[in-house]
Amino acid sequence: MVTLTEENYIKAIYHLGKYGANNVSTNAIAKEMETKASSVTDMVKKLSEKGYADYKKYQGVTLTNKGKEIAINIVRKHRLWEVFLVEKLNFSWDEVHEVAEQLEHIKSKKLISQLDAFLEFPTHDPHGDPIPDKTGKIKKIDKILLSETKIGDDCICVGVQDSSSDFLKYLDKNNIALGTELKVCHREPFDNSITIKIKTKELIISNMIANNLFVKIS
Amino acid sequence: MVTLTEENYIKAIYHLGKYGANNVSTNAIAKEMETKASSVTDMVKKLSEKGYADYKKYQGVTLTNKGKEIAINIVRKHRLWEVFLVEKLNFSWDEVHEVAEQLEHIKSKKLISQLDAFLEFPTHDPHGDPIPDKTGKIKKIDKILLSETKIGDDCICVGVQDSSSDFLKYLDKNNIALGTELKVCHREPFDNSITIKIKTKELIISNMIANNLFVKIS
DNA sequence: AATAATTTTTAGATTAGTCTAAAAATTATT
DNA sequence: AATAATTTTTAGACTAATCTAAAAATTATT
Repeated sequence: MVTLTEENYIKAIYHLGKYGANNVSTNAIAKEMETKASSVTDMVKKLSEKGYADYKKYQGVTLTNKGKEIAINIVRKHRLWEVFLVEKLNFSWDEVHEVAEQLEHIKSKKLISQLDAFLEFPTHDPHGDPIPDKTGKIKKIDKILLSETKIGDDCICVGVQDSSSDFLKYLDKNNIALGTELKVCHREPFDNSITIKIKTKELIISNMIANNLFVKIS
Repeated sequence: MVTLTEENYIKAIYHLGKYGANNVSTNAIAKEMETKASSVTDMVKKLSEKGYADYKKYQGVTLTNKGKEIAINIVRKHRLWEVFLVEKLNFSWDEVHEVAEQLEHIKSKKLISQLDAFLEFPTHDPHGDPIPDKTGKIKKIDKILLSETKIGDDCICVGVQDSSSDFLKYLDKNNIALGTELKVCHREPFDNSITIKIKTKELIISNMIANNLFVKIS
């Protein structure tokens, strides 16, 4: 049996380990989970004993295949619930996270497979992140950051890097959603702000925004 | 903050206290929750300190209004989720309970009010039990046990007393569901079994079954 | 009313998860 | 390479919830 707390640690290690193939550090986990390093040490020892992680003192942790499987399943559940909340219960994309954090821990194979079918097997969540299928396979799309585009590129908005409420509300306010088409018109050398055109309307986007918005060149 | 465990105790006290206005005994709670009496004593002390229950040593407990409010809210969530599982995710009525036991603890006002709307404000769950509204009001219907009917009564099936999987599967097998119309034809004095007619088909029902099926005289 | 049976509570221990403060190891800097 | 700074671990304590075993109170039975 995996406890709720263990699940949360496994999820944190998974997310922190996704980029950079190195081991995940104790402090990084502590920061992510808003807890103390000493608590993390205790827990990673336990995860290691239970076979969910590989851990050597002072060397950080990685997930075993068993641990990865659990992590991916939690991610799958989280993202499916987010789709449900937005598509069926009219949540906006900045409201779904904390509820999905709770729902992701519900244990029932049938629940998730039926939910998946009910939602017609979605491949991406409301923030554009891919939903792992029942076997754990994750479809990658070749997205880049808006900040990495070239002048003249025609793009389609496919995801966000940061999904904080403030950022998502900014996008809503400026009528940027997943699927929105935009053209990169100009990059200001001084501050790297970008002028984009959505339909006929021009909009200036700060570098910070452009660094958190994923697009696909179309 | 009410912990998950506290919520489960509050729910148990609520259900045990519903019939019989007396205080709920320590042992009754222990049995219901499959735990030890000593654990119950500790917890009811805590619930009492927190203002959710009234408790005097050796005298059992009752819920305060604050406790009752929490209990009713859990019941509301449990039953709404049951409707969701059956109506939207194609669960059968004997499969919903354990999943709903988990879902009932999810904390989000918006989630429940939106779910309620999505389900079009159902008044009863898949077992015929009433769903409290957002203010906690519970609509009672004048149901009686099938065992209490008179010969010749025309009834409509409106609920079950026991919702164990075995019982619900028995009903499925015999094509008895909520809304099924039936006529009471004969009562056997020896074992109190009852002959009922559904449409044109006669069926003999044991006293034990009749004691667990609620009907409304139509 | 006294004794027996049952129920309930108390006392003390245990487990999961957390914390603080100090010690140990690693990494960075001179 | 030695010292300083940082990171990580250990040791020991705390809380929530549970348990066993024994004591206390209540209820039932003679």
